Parts: sequence; structure tokens; C-alpha cells
Amino acid sequence: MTARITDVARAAGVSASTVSRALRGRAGVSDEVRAQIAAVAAQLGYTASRSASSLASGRTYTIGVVAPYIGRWFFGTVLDAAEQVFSAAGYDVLLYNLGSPEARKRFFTKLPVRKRVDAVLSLLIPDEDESAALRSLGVPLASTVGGPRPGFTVVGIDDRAGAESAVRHLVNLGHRRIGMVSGASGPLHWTTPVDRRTAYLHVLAEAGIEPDPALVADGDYTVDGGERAMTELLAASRPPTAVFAQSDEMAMGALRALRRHRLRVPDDVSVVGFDDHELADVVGLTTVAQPVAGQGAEAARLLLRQLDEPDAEQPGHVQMPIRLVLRETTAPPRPRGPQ
Amino acid sequence: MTARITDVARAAGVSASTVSRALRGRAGVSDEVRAQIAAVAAQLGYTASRSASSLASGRTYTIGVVAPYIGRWFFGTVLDAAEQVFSAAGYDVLLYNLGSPEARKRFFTKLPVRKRVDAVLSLLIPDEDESAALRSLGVPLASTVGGPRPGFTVVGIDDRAGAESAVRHLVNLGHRRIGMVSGASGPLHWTTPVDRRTAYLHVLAEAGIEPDPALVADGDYTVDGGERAMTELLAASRPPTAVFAQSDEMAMGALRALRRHRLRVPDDVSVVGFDDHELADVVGLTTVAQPVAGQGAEAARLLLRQLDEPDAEQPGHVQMPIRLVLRETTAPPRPRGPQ
DNA sequence: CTGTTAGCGCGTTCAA
DNA sequence: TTGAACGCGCTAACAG
Repeated sequence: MTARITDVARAAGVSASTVSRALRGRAGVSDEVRAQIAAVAAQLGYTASRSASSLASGRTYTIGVVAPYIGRWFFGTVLDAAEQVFSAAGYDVLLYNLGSPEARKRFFTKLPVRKRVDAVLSLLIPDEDESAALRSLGVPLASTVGGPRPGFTVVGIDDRAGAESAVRHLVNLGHRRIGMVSGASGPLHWTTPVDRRTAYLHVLAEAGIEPDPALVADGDYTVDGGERAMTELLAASRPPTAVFAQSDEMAMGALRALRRHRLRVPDDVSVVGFDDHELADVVGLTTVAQPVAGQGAEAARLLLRQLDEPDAEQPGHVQMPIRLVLRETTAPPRPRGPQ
Repeated sequence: MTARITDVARAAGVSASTVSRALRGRAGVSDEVRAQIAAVAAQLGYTASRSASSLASGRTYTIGVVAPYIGRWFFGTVLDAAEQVFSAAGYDVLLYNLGSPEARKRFFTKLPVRKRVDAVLSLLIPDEDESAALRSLGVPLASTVGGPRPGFTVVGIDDRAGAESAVRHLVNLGHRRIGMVSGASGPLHWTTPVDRRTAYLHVLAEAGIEPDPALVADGDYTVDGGERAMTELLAASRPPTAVFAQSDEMAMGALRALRRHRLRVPDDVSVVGFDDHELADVVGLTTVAQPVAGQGAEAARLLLRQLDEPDAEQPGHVQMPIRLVLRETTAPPRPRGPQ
């Protein structure tokens, strides 16, 4: 079997406590003894059992990360960046993928992270009960999505400002019939789509454009959903000359739908996305760029800092910069519109 | 604090052992006592401490997943699917993102999963030493990449057949100057790019085409790398009329490079990818489709079966189906080639 | 600076 | 069917 702490202690001719102190870099061990122990431990291939040490110390050196749909670019990228920060600091990551309602319910009722993690990073927006459940863990909490919430350190962007810049861009190009492929309107307590919709309506009002319900469709934050939504918009009696998609993946689905309808972008229809997806550049998508990996890394760092200095002041909300990236899917409307 | 097993025992008027047995569904507890205990536990919000129970039992109900670059579509998708299978079976997932050489080295020397996981799923191809390190954990091992390896259950595809079908497609269209954007040729012991390269050379030989080293460039499995590689190929004295990219992400980078050079696809240059990325459809990319999520889910299932029935026969290698998907980035070469 | 003692919260014998 | 005793491997508090 694998070596235990007493094996190292015996081989080094010291007590188990000394080995423990030496290996964890705690003070109170002479340099030579420490070096000796390190050598013996390395030779025996000794690693302290996390179960045992966390049982004894109460610290787990593990961070719980809860996410919906890891396969989605946005979440995968955030997770990737956060994981790097955590593991560089010696923390492991316990991942919970809560895409399905059952998985989500199971997680929040059983709360398998209880006593298993030192902190939680949430990539999803919990509702009131879920928030309370997380707070009951008694560990630092952070999130990279949604607005400020009590008990959480939230690293996000100004969704309204971002969406406004996208829609305003279309207005400035001269579009009047501006559609929107919105995010999931489902039971998720997701403020993002709401904020972006508010921004959309706000800019239309500002420009004196009457909103048309037939020009808004739900794209469920997926490529396929975006395609369906765009198809729906194109079926309107007076289809849009420009569309704001609340995510790049939906925007790409919209592009696919347009291609299938033999409509040209941006000649017939302009499209703006949101995220600056890794592949947005490939398809020439105009979009609102946000620092996705940056948000994951920053949230991770803030969590680690809370762990290191529990008493230090913590920002409740950090806002990262956004910017409109102009590419090739937007242009002024054609004189007479599509068809 | 959170309730411990003795709290439940006291409240239910039984001993801790009985609570333990009752809650884990072990035999030897009367139905009424079991129901009573379940009620009390639920009311107290009791969940057994994973640290304590794994220390006592040796089982962790945790699976370690090691991956490079979770942010990459392929790995994110595999991970997503695998996680769903694991969590549905009551297992947690410990994620290790080993993108950087330092992270990778740290992981394999310290082996933080020792005594922490019941099994390991590897999304990367370990070299000999790394394989040995994983085997030394003494737990079931599975992988979704590369070829068969001792000690591992590998769920993969026939890389050679897949690459051959892609290159043969180009040959059949009439192309003679066929380039390749290959995968990382770095220190990773990654048999995939080697297999795909072998297939490429094999098909060329079969067609009586002399391979030209100037028509092969390394794209590092990234979009940016694919763009660089394509740019390199275009700088050749006689550039290719068709290109096989070893991944869709590199193919998309190649498309971007072509667009920047004002070359049209497929009129000037044909492009074939590999993976059938979620967005391949959006850009109309012809590619070799493989069941990515399917591989993750299947590997996870095989791992769980090994945990349930340690003595059952296990397949060492499972091959999933592939197929060439024809879209719009491939066509016969123009009579006189580009320029 | 180092060793000894006493748990951390469970699961698992063994008796009853 | 149940309970008491023990130990999983480690860290923390206390001596020395």
C-alpha cells in the first residue's frame, strides 16, 4: 500500500507530528530535519491522505464549482481559468454539472459539498432557496454570473450597458426593425436575459421605435435554439433587418438559419452577438466582447483571498470591462429591406 | 454546526452504528427503525462527512478526471457527458486541468488523487511514466483518447480510418496538392496526430502523390494555431488546393486565414476538418464526425461498471463509429489552381 | 525545536 | 436486530 505518515516518521527517525509540520512548511522544525524528512517522503512517494487531514483539520483544500452545461463555451472557459488559479494555489476542484433539473435539485437538497469544500464558486444563478442553501455551508461564496447577491462575491459585467451598445449600434446604422434572439426565459433565476431585454427595449424607446413582440424569440442560449428563433423571426409578416442575439452561440445559430433561407449577412440582415466567442472571429461576427476567462480567474482569486484573509474587506461586486467589437455581420439596411 | 452521526443517533434513540447502517441501506435494520432514522436525519439535515466516511471505509465515491484545456470544445463536451453519468450514480468529480507543463508535472509527481478517488478518467494521453503513476493508484482507469494501453479501458475511434476518409475525399475530388494542418508535435505523447498523419501519407501514396513537406504545418489544435499553419501553407511556392485539418478548431482557423487572404472556400481552396464541432455546421465545414459526448458517457459507464463488479471482464478498448459529413467547404479544384 | 496525547466523524468488526 | 469498541491517517494542543 501507499506510505502513511508513520512510515515516513519511522524512516526519518522522528515523530509523526514533526513530519506533518515539516511537510506543510509550518514553523518549528529545524532546516536539517525538514530536509531529511522531505527526502524520505519523496523517496517513499508519500502524500498525506486528504480525507484524514481534512477530517483532522477541518480544511479540505478543495473548492466546489457548480455549473450548468460545461460543454458550453462560456462555462468551459470560465471553469478552465478558475481551475488554473485554484490548482496553482494547491486547491483541488470538485465539479458539479447541474444542467438537468434533477441534477440541480439533487445537488441543492443533498448538498454533497457540505464539509467537503472550503469555498464554492457558482457559475449559475441560484434562486433564493438555493442561495440560502449555499450560505448555510458557512464557506466563502463567489459567482461569475448575475448581479450582486448577499453572501456572494460576484464578478460580472454590466449586462445592460453591453446590450445597449449592441442595439444602439444597429440603430445608428439606420435599422428600425430590430429583432432579438433572447436567452432562456425558463424557470432559471437568470437575471442576464432580463437585463439584456430591458436594455433592448430601452434603446428602442430611446430611438422612438415601437417594439414589436413578433420580433423577439427565445433561443435558449444554444446554437440550435438560435437557429429556431431566427427562423421564427423570419416568418414574421415584416421580418427584421437586424437582429441582436444575447449570446454568440445563438448568433451563430441565427447565421445558420439565414444561410438556409438564402439571405445574405449583412446585406439582407445584420447580426450582433454577445460574448466574443472564440470562433466569433472566424465567422466575422460583430459582438459585445467580455473577458470570460478573466472573470473566472478573478472570481477564483477573490475566493482564495477570502480563504487566506477571512477578516479582510471583500468586494461584493466586481465589474469587468466590455466593448463592442465591429466585424462583418453588421451594415446599414438595404434601401428596401430584404425580399 | 452541521449535525453529526451521533446527533442523529441520540435523536432517534439508537446507536451510531445503526444510523450508519440504516442510511446506507445495509441489511440488518428493521424497517420501522430505518424509517424513523431517515426521518430524523432529514429533519436535522444530516449528511455523512465524506472525509470521515472515506477515511473509515476506504471508498471515496469520487472520480478523478484529468484533462488538458477544458475550455476546448472537445474536452468540455466529453467532460460534460461523463460528469452527468458519474453524478447520476452518486459519484462526485474531482477535476484536474493539466494544460500547462507545470500543472501536469505537479499532478503526476504529487499525485493529489492518491487515496482521494475510486477511479480515474483520463482525457489526455499519459506517457509511460505517467501511465505507471496512474496505475500505481490501484484504481480502475479509463481514457477517451489515444490507442489501447495496458491498465486502461480506452473508448476511442479509429483515427486512421477517419483521417483516411477525409483525405481520400479530397483525392476523389481531384486534388493533387493536398496540405495538412497537423496537431501538436510537442512533447505530449499523443498518438492521435501521429495516426492521422500516417493516414494522410498513406492515402497520398495510394493515389501516387508525392508528399511535400512544405504542405504540412503544425496547428497546435487551436483556432489561432490553425490560422498560423494555414498562413504558412499559403506561403509555399506552390500552395495547396485542399487542406485536411486534424481538428475542426484548426480548420476554422484555416478558414479565417483563407478569408484574410481573400481566397474563397471551396472555390480556391477546399478544407476538411475532424470532430464535427458544434459549430462546424454553422460555417458549413466538411468534417469527420465522431461521437464526442458518447465517448465520455461510455467511458464513464465502463468505469462505474468496474467499480460495481470488480471481477467482471472489461473491454480494453471500445471503438465508436465515425463518418464523413459532407458540407460546403470541399469541391473539385479549379482548373488552374489558386492565383 | 520536538514528542506525546487526544480527538476529527465515520464504518466495521465482534458480541450480545 | 442492535450496540460497544476500535481504528482509518492525520493535525492540534500541550508538554518538555
